Amino acid sequence: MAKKRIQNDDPCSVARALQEVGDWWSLLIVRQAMFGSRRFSDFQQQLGIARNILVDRLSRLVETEVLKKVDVGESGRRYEYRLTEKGRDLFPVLVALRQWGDRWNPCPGQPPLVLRDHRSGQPVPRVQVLDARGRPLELVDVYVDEDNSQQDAG
Amino acid sequence: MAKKRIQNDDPCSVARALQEVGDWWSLLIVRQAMFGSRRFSDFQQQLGIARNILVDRLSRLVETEVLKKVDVGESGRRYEYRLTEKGRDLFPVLVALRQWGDRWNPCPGQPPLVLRDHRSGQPVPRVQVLDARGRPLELVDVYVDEDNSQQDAG
DNA sequence: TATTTTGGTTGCATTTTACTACTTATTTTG
DNA sequence: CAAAATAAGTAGTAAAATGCAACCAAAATA
Repeated sequence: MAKKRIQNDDPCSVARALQEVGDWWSLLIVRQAMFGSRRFSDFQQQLGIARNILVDRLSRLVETEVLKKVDVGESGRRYEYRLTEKGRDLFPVLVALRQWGDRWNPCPGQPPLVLRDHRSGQPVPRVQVLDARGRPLELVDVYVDEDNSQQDAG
Repeated sequence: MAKKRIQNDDPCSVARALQEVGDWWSLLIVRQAMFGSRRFSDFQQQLGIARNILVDRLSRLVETEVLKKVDVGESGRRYEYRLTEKGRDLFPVLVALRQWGDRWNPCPGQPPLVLRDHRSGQPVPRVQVLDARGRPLELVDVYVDEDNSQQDAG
């Protein structure tokens, strides 16, 4: 019995998130979609993924509404897979992951692909967890509020 | 031939990051470690993961220096798996993932576990990608600088 | 000393993944 | 318009990952 995908009722949202995009390929597909890929064959060639696996991943991403399958082409049979808002909302996750990869596993040969913003042309700074006033938070600064009651600022 | 873990030279740092933590269990183990789990049996019970798989994942996370295996206990055979700096640095990734899960896959029954910071007691705001001046960036605002030359701000 | 806990290991059944070849419908080209 | 090429899958098979349960030895505990 491989993979426990079944537990969609895990109380932890990290687990539920990983259920949808927690396998090796899904986030790479989303990344590729963010880079502009839309067609089945684009994904297939750029990722070097097996076709049957790609079919499975794409349809699962469509099911979970990370992507939507759009029928382009005059009489059916040309499709595009486009990011939904839910899919685009993975942007901070992927940027954070990219930065982590760049920091801790730089590619031996070449310099990392730098993400820049169009307005300023400057590199995108590291994604941080900030508090309500914009101050950086580390792991030790936070806790999980189990009972989740409303609280005033201290 | 399952899983293409082999390509550690993928030029994309997202792919390299996913090689280390891109499977279903690894990020959950890191999450659990962030919640305070340290012992083999803690992880095993809390995650409900098979023991042989846990052995494999833990040793791989140790290899990639996301965790370190510390010998506690007087004469060997009591161990703790603790986050390294590299592991703790996954904090933004996990927070972003958690928030994504909360937003798009709220758990039907109960309210989400809220992350708060010790100082203010307030919920941790959503993780965002910001530009150098602290303005939020969306997916459409950024591009990948392939040739990666130095540039002035525009 | 006897028992329990910890941190595994081993064997086997099931599920995923990968690779390759094949298929059908739709464009594109000649 | 016919032929070739492309797009988007299917299908079959082999290899690998996963899950489960049973087993094991060292250390801690009673």
